[in-house]
Amino acid sequence: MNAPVLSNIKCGECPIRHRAVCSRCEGAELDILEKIKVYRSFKAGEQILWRGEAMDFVASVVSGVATLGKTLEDGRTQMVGLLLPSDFIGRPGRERVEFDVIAASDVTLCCFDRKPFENLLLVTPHLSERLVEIALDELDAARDWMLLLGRKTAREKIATFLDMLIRRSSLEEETAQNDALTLPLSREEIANYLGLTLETVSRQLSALKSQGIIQFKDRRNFEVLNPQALCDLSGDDSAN
Amino acid sequence: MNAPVLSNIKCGECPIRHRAVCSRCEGAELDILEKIKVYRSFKAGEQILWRGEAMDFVASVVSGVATLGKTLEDGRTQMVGLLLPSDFIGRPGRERVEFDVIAASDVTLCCFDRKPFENLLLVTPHLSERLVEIALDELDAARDWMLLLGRKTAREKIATFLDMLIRRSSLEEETAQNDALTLPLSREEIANYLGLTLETVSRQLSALKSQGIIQFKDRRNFEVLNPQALCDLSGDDSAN
DNA sequence: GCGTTTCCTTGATCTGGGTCAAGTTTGACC
DNA sequence: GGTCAAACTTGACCCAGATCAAGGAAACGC
Repeated sequence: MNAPVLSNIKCGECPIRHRAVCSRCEGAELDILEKIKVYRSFKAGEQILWRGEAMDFVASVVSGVATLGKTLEDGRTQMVGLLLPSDFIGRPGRERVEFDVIAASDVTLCCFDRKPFENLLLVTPHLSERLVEIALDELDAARDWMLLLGRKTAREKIATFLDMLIRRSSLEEETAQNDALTLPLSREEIANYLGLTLETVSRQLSALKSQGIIQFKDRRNFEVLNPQALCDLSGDDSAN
Repeated sequence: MNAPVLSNIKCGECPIRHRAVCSRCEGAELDILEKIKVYRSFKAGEQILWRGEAMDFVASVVSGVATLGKTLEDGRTQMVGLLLPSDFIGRPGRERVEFDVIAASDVTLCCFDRKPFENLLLVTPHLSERLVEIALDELDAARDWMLLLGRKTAREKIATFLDMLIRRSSLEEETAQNDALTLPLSREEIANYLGLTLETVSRQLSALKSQGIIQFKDRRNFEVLNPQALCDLSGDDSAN
């Protein structure tokens, strides 16, 4: 896995500073991270990590989207996570990755060699605190996804997915945009994320379109005309 | 199963000492835990925690089986975790539980009030280290379960579940028993765990029975005649 | 521009597992 | 023991979503 090395941005100016694993670090702690970090970029479709492979680095996603996937012996695959900017790849104390990590779009990672990072964790409570938070958030997200995969209908799955995109985007950008969004994944990738086939994904999106709930600008870009309807269709408890 | 009404056992003699959150603690650390712990018992079917409820304690499962469940607004439920002896309930820094916790059998918990436990975590690396490990193990388990829920057939789900019971039991008991096992859950609970209906669970178990792979002693107790076949049917990569 | 490929849509058909509906077994309580 | 309810099994039928199949539209290289 040899990826071109981007020129590093100063941590102080990093777009993901407020949410990434380093968000609690300041001053001297940040200086150390600054010194050991290396940016790496991957082209869309490139595999970042192979399941079972030794993991020599950990990283934060700076830009782009990557997927975590698992595969059965006959080739059926299920995505078990989606990595968006500020999300973290890798686990202290874990030698190997348990899934494939693939760049869904062009991706830039802020990488730390695993060993130095683990040593730093031991003496930097601000770092380990945040990492525990991130792990627990992922666990909560994984459990919500289990409910989706085990019990939701195709319609509810798609609605939940779109609703997630809305929430995530309103978190990221302060700019109150008019609910114009981009699908970060192809139809097939969405299917693998939701436990569906790509045909069903396509049909459900078409159905939402013809119901006037969403409107496509092109294949990837769309607008949500009725966010409330999406939320209602998601099947989740109204209490958020 | 026998429902032990336990008064506090000395930590040194606790059956889950080697795997629970306290497993790395010795001497003075253990003395402190010993002082703040309280055993609580729950009858089979009793609800231990309600989703959204404030969580005033954290706990290790000493004996019995509890389930973590989520429910959609129309009542469909999905189990998102199974708590067996030595498993941990609760999260530092989390005020509320995100799911219902229900005793599937009579359950005994080793409880710690949340606040004192959180304070202890900050000054006891042995405790927080182990807790991070436990959280990451749960995350891995959740992701394996996502693959099961999203992509496996009913047959594969049941085979995976039984295979898991075999592995877990061979971990727990050194006693090389003849693959005699107990289902820790009712048919309906298994269905909620696997994202199936109770009828499908029953049919699949009957099918495995008539194929001579398993044999029932009564509703809950059975013997695995062909563990290899179960493993093959699970759909997972042969590489464990 | 024009072929080629990749991605997506839409239709027709099939099927695994859900739903509905009886029965049967078990076990708890009087 | 007898009664009753809960838990489980089995059968008949149905449907959401998978599978198979045929185009269409955007992107890419030449």
